[in-house]
Amino acid sequence: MRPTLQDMASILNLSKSTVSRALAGDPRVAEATRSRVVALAERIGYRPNPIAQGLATRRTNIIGLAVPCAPRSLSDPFYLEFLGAAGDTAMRCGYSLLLSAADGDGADGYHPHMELAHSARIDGMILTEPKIADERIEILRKMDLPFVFLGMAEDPDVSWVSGENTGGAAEAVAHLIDLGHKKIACVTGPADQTASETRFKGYREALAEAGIPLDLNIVASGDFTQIGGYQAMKSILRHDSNISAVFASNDVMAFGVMRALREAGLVIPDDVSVLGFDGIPLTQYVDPPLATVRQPISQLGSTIVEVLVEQMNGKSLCPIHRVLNVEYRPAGSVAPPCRESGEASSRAHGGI
Amino acid sequence: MRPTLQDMASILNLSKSTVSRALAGDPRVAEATRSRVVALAERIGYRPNPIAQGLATRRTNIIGLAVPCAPRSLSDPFYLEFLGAAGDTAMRCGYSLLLSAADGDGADGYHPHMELAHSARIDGMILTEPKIADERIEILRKMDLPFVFLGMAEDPDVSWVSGENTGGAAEAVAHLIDLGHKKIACVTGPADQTASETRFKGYREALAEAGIPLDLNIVASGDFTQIGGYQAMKSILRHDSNISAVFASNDVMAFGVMRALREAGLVIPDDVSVLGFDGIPLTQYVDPPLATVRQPISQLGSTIVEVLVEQMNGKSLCPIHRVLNVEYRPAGSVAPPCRESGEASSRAHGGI
DNA sequence: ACGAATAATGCAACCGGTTGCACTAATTAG
DNA sequence: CTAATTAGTGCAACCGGTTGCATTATTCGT
Repeated sequence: MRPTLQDMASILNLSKSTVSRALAGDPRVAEATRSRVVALAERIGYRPNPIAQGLATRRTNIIGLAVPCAPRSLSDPFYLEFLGAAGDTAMRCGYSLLLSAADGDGADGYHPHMELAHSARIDGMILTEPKIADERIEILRKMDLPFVFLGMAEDPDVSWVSGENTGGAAEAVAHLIDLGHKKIACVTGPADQTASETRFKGYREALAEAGIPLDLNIVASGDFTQIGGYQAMKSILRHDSNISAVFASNDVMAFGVMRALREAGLVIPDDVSVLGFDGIPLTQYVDPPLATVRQPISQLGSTIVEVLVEQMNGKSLCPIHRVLNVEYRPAGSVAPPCRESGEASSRAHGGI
Repeated sequence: MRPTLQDMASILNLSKSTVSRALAGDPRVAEATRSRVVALAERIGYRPNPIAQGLATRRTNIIGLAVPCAPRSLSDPFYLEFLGAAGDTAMRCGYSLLLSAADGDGADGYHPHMELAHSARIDGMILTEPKIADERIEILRKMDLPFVFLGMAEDPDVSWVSGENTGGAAEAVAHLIDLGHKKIACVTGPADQTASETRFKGYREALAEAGIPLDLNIVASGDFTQIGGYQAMKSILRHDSNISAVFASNDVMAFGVMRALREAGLVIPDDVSVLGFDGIPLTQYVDPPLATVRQPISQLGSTIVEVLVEQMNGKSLCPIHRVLNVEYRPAGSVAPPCRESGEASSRAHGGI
């Protein structure tokens, strides 16, 4: 049986309280006593039971992490890297990550992640994929559990950490325009997520800046998965195959886009340039390497934990918003439009 | 304040014990009483405090998950998918996943994951990347915490779940041989991991079967990361660029291998065929698509949780070993050797 | 030298559940 | 009709810590 505080107390002829205080570094216990306690703890390998501590202090030192729901789920490398960094930082701050992986996207009013929130097992929560009008906010607020979103939330009173979506997207799309592209398709994320909206906004701004009218025929929405990107691209090609570039709202969808283009007989970047968003490591390994807007993924993970910890400790009353810089990274998947748009080659494969 | 058991008891003029039993479905409480209790719980939104339950029952309904340590960390999509499935199944079994992300690989005798194990916060543990002589086994056994490895462990008394590494690798490499390849390089994982060993064994078996002698000059070990695969391939090419195929022990390293080959001016699969292992989704999206041995990743995740749950409940005394079938999946990255091995093209770039 | 301030420790009540055992009332057997 | 069951509930002791307050032993000021 693992030793308890009481065991220690008995051995040392002290009371539980004194032992507890000695271990906690309470200045009221004599230095001599403390060292005896610490020495014994060391010797018999005493470690406080976090469950008991949790019950007494009402703090668990656990952070809940709501991972994205299906279909995106955890299949996006972006989240792995994010999760790794978050876990690392959490540990450094003395917390562990408890994850809530669950099906159901709350469309039915039932939010699986809220189960975790209600459990009284966590001190705070990290949420991903904020929706435009996210019902979870109200629920969380009611039980005053500190929480932080990964991605911008509309409600000004909630804390969040996000990459510079709009600016990053605008910069990248502007680069396409500078190269001479005029007909740039866009594969967005689900309409109800703020990340989709903000990146799409960057796309629109860049077009507007250049005086190019927005053409909704070459805009389609995916679900941030490869399949989703693939299907969205297919659908765009069905309407109008005369495009010279595509901006996908995340890298994973861009991979799907590349596949769809190839199946249509188009060569990247000769016929069509492709641009992603996120900067996951694999963008450098596909052929051609995918131009993308690199988010500081690990830093997003660390920062979000730090912000949450701040909220939990400081009882910081005001919400914290942190925007991290992103960096446009050109690569082989982007090139100037060669022929007068893809007309020729698209016609060559028109029979498909 | 959230309602407690005592609150419920006071309202209903019952004792805590009766309320507790009613909620737990103890047959000793009268049906009428039970429904009153349940109705009230429903009405005021009572939910038992899992921390208190944990203290009383010594069960937390939490499974610890030791994610791979740096450098591999969580950057491998394989783990994301695995994690998603494990989390899902855990939830279905009434458990949550607590993850231990930590640096340090135990080389210094300090195993970060064991911190979690010692914490008394978890009922069981899932471990990844078993080492050939894994010190963690002894530690875990001492505190008799149920645990299961993802990947074969040598000790016959520990439970594990794994894909059919040796057979899968052998089948895939045999396919290369059937196509006419004779000089097949191998990029293995870290030497101290069983997964590396078992896959490498499959490679050796296939060679032996075909009467091809093992040439250690074209074998190098990586660390299961892209960079690692890239460097390993570089180093092989420095020794001997006259190979016609490469087997990488996982897909992520295979991506690094592909990059190294390209930088050496070699075309895949014309000059060199490349073969991976794991079957992560991205293999289908790179160009050319990567031939690989598909592991049932999600199923590995579910199965490992199920096995662990079994161990935790049934107190199943005997260890459980489960091997899941893998499936060789040919793809564009593999083709018959065209020219008499890559001699020509390698010479063309000999100056590098 | 004596009362007051200070230092060190102990007592006991929590935190919110679970559970063995005792207890009362109602039912059944003989 | 009484004794033995059985059904339904309550008491109180846990689980292993934390913490406000009381208590005792020291040291200090004057």
